[in-house]
Amino acid sequence: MAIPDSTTINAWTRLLRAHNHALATVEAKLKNSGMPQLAWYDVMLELERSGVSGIRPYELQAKLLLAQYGLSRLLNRMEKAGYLRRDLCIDDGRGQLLFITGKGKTMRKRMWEIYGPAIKEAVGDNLSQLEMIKLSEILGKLIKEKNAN
Amino acid sequence: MAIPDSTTINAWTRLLRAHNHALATVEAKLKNSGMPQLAWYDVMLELERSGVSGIRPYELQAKLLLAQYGLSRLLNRMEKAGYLRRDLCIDDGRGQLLFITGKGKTMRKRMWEIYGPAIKEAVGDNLSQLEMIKLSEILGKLIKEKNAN
DNA sequence: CTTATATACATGCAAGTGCATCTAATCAGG
DNA sequence: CCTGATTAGATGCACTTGCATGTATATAAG
Repeated sequence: MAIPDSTTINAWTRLLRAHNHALATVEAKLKNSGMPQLAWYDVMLELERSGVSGIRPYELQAKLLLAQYGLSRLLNRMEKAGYLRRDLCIDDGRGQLLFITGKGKTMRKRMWEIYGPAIKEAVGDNLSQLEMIKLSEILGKLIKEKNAN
Repeated sequence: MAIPDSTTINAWTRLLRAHNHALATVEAKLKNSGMPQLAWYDVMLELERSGVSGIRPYELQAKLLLAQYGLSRLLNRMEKAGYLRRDLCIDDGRGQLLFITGKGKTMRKRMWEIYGPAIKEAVGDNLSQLEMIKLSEILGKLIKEKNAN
């Protein structure tokens, strides 16, 4: 039944803890600034990237590894908040196209002003360039799904 | 405002993705086996470690980095499931002492039979010993709170 | 001893999430 | 075309979580 050795267990627990700690810190800073969660940022970033051609929810779902129903409702909230616009999809009557609004762009920028420094504090300030490169390299091997990203 | 450089951003996104991917895989395996979530495992492990002397919820909370109200209700569910026992605390009338039950011990073992191999698959099988050691070392620098753990 | 403050844990309520299922549109065969 | 299978997205329901606050005990200060 292939039990992991202590080196593996150690790497695993460190991964959980480091992630928890870093993420909690970053999310807390956003919240303290009265801003939405990271998931909202991720969505808005993808929407901005897809620009005028828009993006379909199912594509977003794949990119962000979200549950279908979770995304559906996240989009509801974000639309209600005025950060995105849902349009009918010409090609596919079942689908829709998503676009970021001006308000959404503004919010994403405001979030980045908090998010960026928070990342730096949580990661960049604690590691050397070499360490970060090594870290990225190793973590990359844990990501099975080969994303261009 | 100290924006992070691309190396930092890269390390950050890899950390999020690797963690997401690995954790989702592991949790999915537990769920497919009809078992509780990882949080339950963590609690039961701590309860086992604290043995006959028991452990206070607030200590558990600190160890596992859980929200106070979250833990309170998690303990409710676990107690209802028969995995732990709550006893009055002699020293402190506000508090309580937690103990794992036989049923809890059995479940923790059963979970480990899934959890262990899942960790190995998610981490151990993808990295060399040296990489895991390096990973642990680097991630350790991201964990501010100095736990003995 | 009394009063103020802090700590341990619980809980009402609103919001978010997971699961299963639904509707509607597309696609694949005939 | 028509029919069955598949895919995009929404949603009812039960459960979980977050926030604020509540209750009770402990600790500190006078």
